[in-house]
Amino acid sequence: MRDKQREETRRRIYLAALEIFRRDGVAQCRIEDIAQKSEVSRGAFYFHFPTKDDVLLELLRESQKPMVAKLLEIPKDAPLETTLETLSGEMAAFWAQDAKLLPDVAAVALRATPLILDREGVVVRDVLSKSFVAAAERGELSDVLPPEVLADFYLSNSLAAMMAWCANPMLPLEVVLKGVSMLFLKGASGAGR
Amino acid sequence: MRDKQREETRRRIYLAALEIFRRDGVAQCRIEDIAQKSEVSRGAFYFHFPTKDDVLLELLRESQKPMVAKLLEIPKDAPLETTLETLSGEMAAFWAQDAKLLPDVAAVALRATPLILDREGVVVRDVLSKSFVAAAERGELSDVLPPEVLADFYLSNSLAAMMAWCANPMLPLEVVLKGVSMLFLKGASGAGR
DNA sequence: ATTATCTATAGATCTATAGATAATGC
DNA sequence: ATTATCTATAGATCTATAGATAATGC
Repeated sequence: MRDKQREETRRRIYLAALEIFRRDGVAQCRIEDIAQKSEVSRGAFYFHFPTKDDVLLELLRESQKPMVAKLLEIPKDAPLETTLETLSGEMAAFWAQDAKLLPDVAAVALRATPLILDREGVVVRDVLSKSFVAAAERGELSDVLPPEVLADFYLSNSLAAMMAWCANPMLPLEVVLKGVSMLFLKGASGAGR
Repeated sequence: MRDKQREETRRRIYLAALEIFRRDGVAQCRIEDIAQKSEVSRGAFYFHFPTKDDVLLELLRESQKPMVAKLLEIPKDAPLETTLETLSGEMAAFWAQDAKLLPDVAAVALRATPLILDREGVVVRDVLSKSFVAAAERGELSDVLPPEVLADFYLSNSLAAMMAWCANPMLPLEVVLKGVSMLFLKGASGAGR
């Protein structure tokens, strides 16, 4: 009962915060406006989210749900290319809709220590890491770097590419992400250098 | 005379800010401490630097001076690999010394619209872009993307890799950056896919 | 006289925390 | 009775700006 109430309030604050972030920008907006929109005191905001970045981390976690779902549908023995194509497509579909928040979320994601934190449930980084390990065992990847490290590089590259796209969106986001994936795959593919 | 005085004050504030940033962290530190250390009022800080990020952008510009100098020494017709090796070496030499500030500077750099802004003088992005164009003309690069875009991707990747390194510095920074460069070069090299 | 540089400070916003309320555990 | 959730608010810090000072331009 108390848990339910807490989660309800937390969710209300979360959604209100995203609206205000989109309207005023993350750095510029006032906590007071978020509190007012979600009908709680400023203190309640800080109770649920110590900083604005914690709201962005929650969005980062939410964004991964559809990606993880799609990734888990892929057969274990599919080539890595399939995995990266799928992930790029989902990532582009999600973030092209919410480009205003992308730079802030990507910046937070790049700084979060295990790249992407998990509050609960599975996270893209973990699923992708397994795909990379499997691909390495099949000889699809160069062995100059461990597959888990390559997976992290791939995610970092994608985030950096999305930030660059925000500043200068000449092509559709999906095209950019798939392009980056293909460059990466070619660079990291079997029989190292 | 007035110009000289202004630059002197600006420089004093800049150096004091970096010291305080390193001591307390960029987000956590107080402007008051920077002002006190540089013996000016808080207002003077804001006169020279509208935000803390502007100090970081100045550091970003400073960091590029030795890199640009080295890059300009390279013969125009040297293979792109030479250029990337040199840049990685210089970048690693600079940032391995100042790892505490790296995540904040990299985050600012990734968000700065033309990736890296110039207040005056030449900037790594411009020099590198020219090297990529020359390499493309020699057929060293894939033509799936314009060479200027590839140059930006390369820089973004390097920044992202440096941020990842900060979180988990298992290898020397130079090794990581050169590894990323080699992966990139292999992925982006001639006769595209 | 005008303008750039800097100080001083009012008002806005945030951070930290004491206390109220209501659910939970015993 | 204890604890989690939330409110109210004091004190800290920041942002915006009016004004002081001294260099510059005419």
